[in-house]
Amino acid sequence: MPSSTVENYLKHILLLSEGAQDLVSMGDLAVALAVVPGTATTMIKALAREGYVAHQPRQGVSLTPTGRTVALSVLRKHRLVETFLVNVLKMDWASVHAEAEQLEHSISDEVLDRLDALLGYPATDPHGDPIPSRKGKLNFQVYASLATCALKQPLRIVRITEQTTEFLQFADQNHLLPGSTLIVTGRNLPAGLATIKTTGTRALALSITAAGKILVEPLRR
Amino acid sequence: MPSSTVENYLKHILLLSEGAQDLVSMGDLAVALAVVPGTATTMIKALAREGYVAHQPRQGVSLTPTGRTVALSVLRKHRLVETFLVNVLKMDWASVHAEAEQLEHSISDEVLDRLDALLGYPATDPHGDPIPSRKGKLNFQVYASLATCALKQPLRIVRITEQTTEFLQFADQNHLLPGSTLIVTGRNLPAGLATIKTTGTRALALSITAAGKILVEPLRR
DNA sequence: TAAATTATTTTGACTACTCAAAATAGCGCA
DNA sequence: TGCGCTATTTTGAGTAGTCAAAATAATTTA
Ligand SMILES: [Mn+2]
Ligand SMILES: [Mn+2]
Ligand SMILES: [Mn+2]
Ligand SMILES: [Mn+2]
Repeated sequence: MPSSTVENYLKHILLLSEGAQDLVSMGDLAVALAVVPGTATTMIKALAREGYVAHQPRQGVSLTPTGRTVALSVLRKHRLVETFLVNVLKMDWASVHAEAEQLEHSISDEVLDRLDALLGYPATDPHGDPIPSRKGKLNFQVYASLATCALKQPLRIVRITEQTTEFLQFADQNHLLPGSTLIVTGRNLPAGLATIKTTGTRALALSITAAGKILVEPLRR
Repeated sequence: MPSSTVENYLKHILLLSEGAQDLVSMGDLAVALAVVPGTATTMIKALAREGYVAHQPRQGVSLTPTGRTVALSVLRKHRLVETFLVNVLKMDWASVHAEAEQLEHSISDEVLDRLDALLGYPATDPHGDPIPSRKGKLNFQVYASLATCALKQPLRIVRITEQTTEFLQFADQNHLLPGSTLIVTGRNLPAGLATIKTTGTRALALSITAAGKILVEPLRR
């Protein structure tokens, strides 16, 4: 069985390669795991020897099928646990990430299946992040963000791609939750600002960077 | 924060000193933790240096107030988690011990409080083991067992003091659960046997050793 | 094309935990 | 009083994971 350290390495390689290039740099990985770069290099060489990753020296690292399976299982646990904490225990959605970061390593598949059933087999966690299926299928969908979508169009928030407590609290306070509807009233690229309006007639300014973390889909019908 | 290894050492010292002498031997501790005796000695010396235990060389080890606080908190997590797994997730009571053994180290106090509320602040876990209070009070009660109680008296099972899957499955199959009522019809000490009868008119023979693991109280009124 | 900057890897060292096997202490018993 | 058994402790060694700092490779800049 992989240790929780190994599980964290594999999960973060998966997250960092999501959507982007499939070679993850040692630098990015080290930042994500809060270790120095030399530690990441050493660890990746060990993981390569054990068959979890492929290492292109000086280029980056990618998951093998085995490593990907482990990573998806950990991610599934993480997101189902977050959903449980919010939906059943009514915890603050901004604080559940840290809890899940621990619990993802000590929950058995048996417990996870029962949790899944209790929650009604959810497709996404409270932040809109897709939950990998038991078979390891990750429903990766490309959405526009508030930084890239069309202006003056009714939108629905589908996902917040940032786990920090501060950002999630900010989003919560301004009713920027998955399911909320809004329009982007304008953008000022030189100033790096986007202005939006939630259905409750609230106007709000956001940096383009922050806007890029809020994913939306056009509101049909 | 103590590591999960440290938490396990402290918890097992608490369990081994329950009721019995307050000096736990290295041998007993090593068996409980599945390590060789030398490892236990080394570890205990480290725990003593950190103020969790008092070590009387060649005599045994006992918890300091600090160590006891940690141990009680871990035990509380263990037993509340077991209760959650059985009462909410409907898991088999014989298999939850192993799960709780892991989860007890990764559940935060915040989550635990909410679990406690969800469960209705239970006083005991599914095996009848008392759950330490949040303040760290462990309701230790001395009960008779099927090996020591009076014969031909109506009894109620209050606790099963053994965590192995096999024993718990056996108890389950024979309706020997906390809350069940029965009488001890006889004992044959030389043969090492006790015979009992459950209210469903079931007769059953048990070794005295096994009988000693089932704690009972006289059925009042 | 050479120098400078940046990212990665290597080296040496440290902590936490563990085991195997040898040394020692504390008995009970003759 | 001394012998032998048993439990405990010590010693030496190994694994997993980490950091600081030096070495190296790759890329950018001049
Ligand atoms: Mn984690
Ligand atoms: Mn999430
Ligand atoms: Mn444990
Ligand atoms: Mn129990």
